Amino acid sequence: MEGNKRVSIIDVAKKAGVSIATVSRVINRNGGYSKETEERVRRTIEECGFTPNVNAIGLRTNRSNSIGVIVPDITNEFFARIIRELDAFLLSRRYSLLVCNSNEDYMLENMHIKGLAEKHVDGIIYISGQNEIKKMNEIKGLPIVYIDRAPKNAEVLILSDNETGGYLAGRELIQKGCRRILFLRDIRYASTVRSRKEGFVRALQEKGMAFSEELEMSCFPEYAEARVVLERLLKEKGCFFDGIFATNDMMALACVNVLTENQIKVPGQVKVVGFDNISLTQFTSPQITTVAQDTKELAIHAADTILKMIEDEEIKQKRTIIPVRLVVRETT
Amino acid sequence: MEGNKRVSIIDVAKKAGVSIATVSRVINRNGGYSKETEERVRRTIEECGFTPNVNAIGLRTNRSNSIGVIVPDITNEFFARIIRELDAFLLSRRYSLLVCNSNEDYMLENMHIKGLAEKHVDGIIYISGQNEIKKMNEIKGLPIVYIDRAPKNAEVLILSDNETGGYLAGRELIQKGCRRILFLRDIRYASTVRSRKEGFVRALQEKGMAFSEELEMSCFPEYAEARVVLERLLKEKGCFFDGIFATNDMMALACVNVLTENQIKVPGQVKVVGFDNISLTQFTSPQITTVAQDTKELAIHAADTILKMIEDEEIKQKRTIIPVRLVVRETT
DNA sequence: CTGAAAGCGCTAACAA
DNA sequence: TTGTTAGCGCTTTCAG
Repeated sequence: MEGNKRVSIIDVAKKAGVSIATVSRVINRNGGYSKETEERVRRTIEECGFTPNVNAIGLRTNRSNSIGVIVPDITNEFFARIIRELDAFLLSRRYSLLVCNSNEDYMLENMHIKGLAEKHVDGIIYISGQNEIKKMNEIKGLPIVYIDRAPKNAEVLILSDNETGGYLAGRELIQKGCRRILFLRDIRYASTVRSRKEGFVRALQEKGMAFSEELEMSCFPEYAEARVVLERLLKEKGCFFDGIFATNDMMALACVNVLTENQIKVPGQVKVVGFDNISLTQFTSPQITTVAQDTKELAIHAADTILKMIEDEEIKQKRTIIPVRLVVRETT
Repeated sequence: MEGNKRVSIIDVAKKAGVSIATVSRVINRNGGYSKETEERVRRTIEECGFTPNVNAIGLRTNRSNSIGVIVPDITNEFFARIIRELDAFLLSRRYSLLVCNSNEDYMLENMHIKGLAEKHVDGIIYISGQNEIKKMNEIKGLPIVYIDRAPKNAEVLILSDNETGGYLAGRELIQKGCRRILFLRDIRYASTVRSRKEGFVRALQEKGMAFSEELEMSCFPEYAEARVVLERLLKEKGCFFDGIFATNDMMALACVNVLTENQIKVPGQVKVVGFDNISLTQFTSPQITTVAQDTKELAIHAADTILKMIEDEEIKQKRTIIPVRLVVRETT
């Protein structure tokens, strides 16, 4: 804690023998200075170890060079990957990330939004969350980009091609010989899940197969819940199906494990496809066939879009769909 | 974008018919105002939807109410859990988190540190990273708390009781009948891993068992790498051991899978213990016995400590050790 | 108990 | 090409 005082633009100006305006100009590359002056100022900045005070800049310009990210659960690998990519991309643009974990909790989310507004973030990237966003006073006029889930009143949206994902999953199962495919979905039935079902049904119809209600099951999208559902189904009705499409990988894994424990061979008797391609799917045996969402692309598009909105560029593409791909492994 | 201008303390003061100083006082609960004045000001603040401008506050007070967190890989559940807890705890103290993913990359890490310094964070929580931190100019005087790994020149440190963790793992294996236990460790041999080994060896010695070099293997701590190492070992020397202690869960899982694929029964012939208690360990079959680190405690201590340092309180406990516990599941 | 006013570090309009 | 200067919104002395 010695010589605590930070060096300011004034110190630099004095030391370089110019005015603070000039220093400011070269920092911001605004032009209007000679080559020599620039050289001298830059050297001085270097020597003093000067770094601009973002609070002062923010106060003046109403900008903070930071972006808020709200995510339901950072512990979920899918979301964590998006954050990692956002972080990498935005660092290169000299932005930083204020990360907020909403825990899917409405109150927490609102507190975080307030906090972000107070912190004067330049924009918010909303990774999933509620199905309807209440536009709070605090964030009126603040650029917001939604990823993944699509709240009703969202304006700018980046999502995976869930419909095609469902289709690919269905087609894979059918091609590998399945005729009665169970559809195990997130009980909350968000727009993403609905799209996956649509694609899945399309694949069925393409082969003249009908989708029947009794083949659809739902549960809270977690390992333990999915286990319970499948165990009960097996006990009550036996193994009357030969394929399962689960709307996420944790549920798919639960199915594989329950099946195996019940001496039902995977993929011999029943084939399974998941969704998300979390790394876990490679570490199980058998490894799980799944639909991969392109988290990197999702993140980069979101970051790019929010930056454009911050610069007041017009966003012509309000809704971007990122392609998915099928990753065939050992459960099909 | 209508009526864009944010309401400031001046607006509130005018509307409440007091001076800005008074408004400031009640906001900060600094005392020196009557009950009535306070009441009136509070109501006005409410009515206007006033939120203080943190940039202005930061400029005045040299505080930002934000804390930087540097983490090697947010995609790793162990780190993600810590961030989640930090976020929850710090939100309640009106701090926000600037999250930086270092990717274990030296250059990236330094860029992030610079960014954090410019952003005027009030402190930095350093979750692991290099083994030696170069104190950069930018962060002199900035409170830093290290979690998990212990760089040489770290002053304040929060870590898990890795020694006991290793001991518990060893004892569990021995109690369940193991006599030749393989020690599979992270090849980088950080201080955490060294402690785990020490505890493990202590458990051995307690039972009069010796630790022999040929029982120690190392690799980059990932699923695929661990697989390769164990597969080769099995091919070259056969299954000459009856237990494995792996220094993280991914390696433990790799062992279980390789063993199973080679018709070696787990836990029948070989028992396995991992480290970290990531959620994956419950989703495999057999479920993996492991040593749980208390991420919540780790996070809360770190947050609490950094807050104290920010308040210039003296930190008497420079080095805090958080207890671990053994979670017995199906591989032992 | 309350108010006036200085000033934190910076940008941008205006002058020169 | 460069300098001067008025604030941005807030906290905090100092006076009253």
